[in-house]
Amino acid sequence: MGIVRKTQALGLLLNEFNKDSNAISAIELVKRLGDKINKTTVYRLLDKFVDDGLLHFFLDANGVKWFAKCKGCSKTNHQDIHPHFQCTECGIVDCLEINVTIPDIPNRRIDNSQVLILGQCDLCIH
Amino acid sequence: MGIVRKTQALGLLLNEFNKDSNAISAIELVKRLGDKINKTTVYRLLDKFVDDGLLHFFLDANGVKWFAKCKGCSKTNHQDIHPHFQCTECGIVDCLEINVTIPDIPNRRIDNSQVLILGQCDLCIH
DNA sequence: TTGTTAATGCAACATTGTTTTAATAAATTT
DNA sequence: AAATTTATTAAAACAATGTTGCATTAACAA
Repeated sequence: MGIVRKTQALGLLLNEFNKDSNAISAIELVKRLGDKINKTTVYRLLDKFVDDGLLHFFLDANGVKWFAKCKGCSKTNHQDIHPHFQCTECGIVDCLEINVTIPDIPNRRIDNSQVLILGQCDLCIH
Repeated sequence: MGIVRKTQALGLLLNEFNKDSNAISAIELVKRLGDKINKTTVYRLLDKFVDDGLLHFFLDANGVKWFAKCKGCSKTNHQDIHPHFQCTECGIVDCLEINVTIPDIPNRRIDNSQVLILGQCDLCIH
């Protein structure tokens, strides 16, 4: 179920996504907000934001869960399929506005695909 | 460090990959071999096989670690970059022999990419 | 056959969450 | 504005998936 009441915790959590346009990991959010919001609440709010189409999530190469703002998603239509990028030097993770084409595969039905690209971001290239 | 001694546990674990051509999750291997090999040993052997270029691993959409046999990898040259497929109905996971092209991204250096495709396998399509 | 040391098993620990339940605080009604 | 309803929260306990430290065992070379 999605968000019903505008609570203080909700405001604090959303604020993190407003001041930072990159993806943020659940772990990082629990760390940042740990003294103000219980971790259980952080995880539950994140799930609700995903339900509401405000955020989407994905896993990085270490199985860590990251969240980022959706663009043009809603509660019923949750499709922002795009690759995600992680800088192996500084660790930042973000959404890429590019399209990666997945070819058809004989005898299989493709429902979804997840692309994670690893490399160095603009600030870390030398 | 890779494999040095041919132990009993090693034989048992390798056998699982010989009788099953699909990927196998670490969790599944620990379950299957739990009464014969300690889980610590299972994990350690898997790491060694990866070091030796015998197996490669990847994470599925739930962050679960899967292992599969490499084709033509060695200790020094560990490149089998291919997409992996997971059937959302029966759960099987395997390696796809197709090529997914990742376009260049301005101002970033791409080192590696991981593609996970979700759908239904040949046996589960109806 | 023996000595060396890689490999193993066990227990304890670590990380990243999830579940349960009682208390709190938004929102609504009176 | 106070009372009521119930969504939300916090806290503690639990769960899944690994990892670490260390004493013991077993490959295998001499």
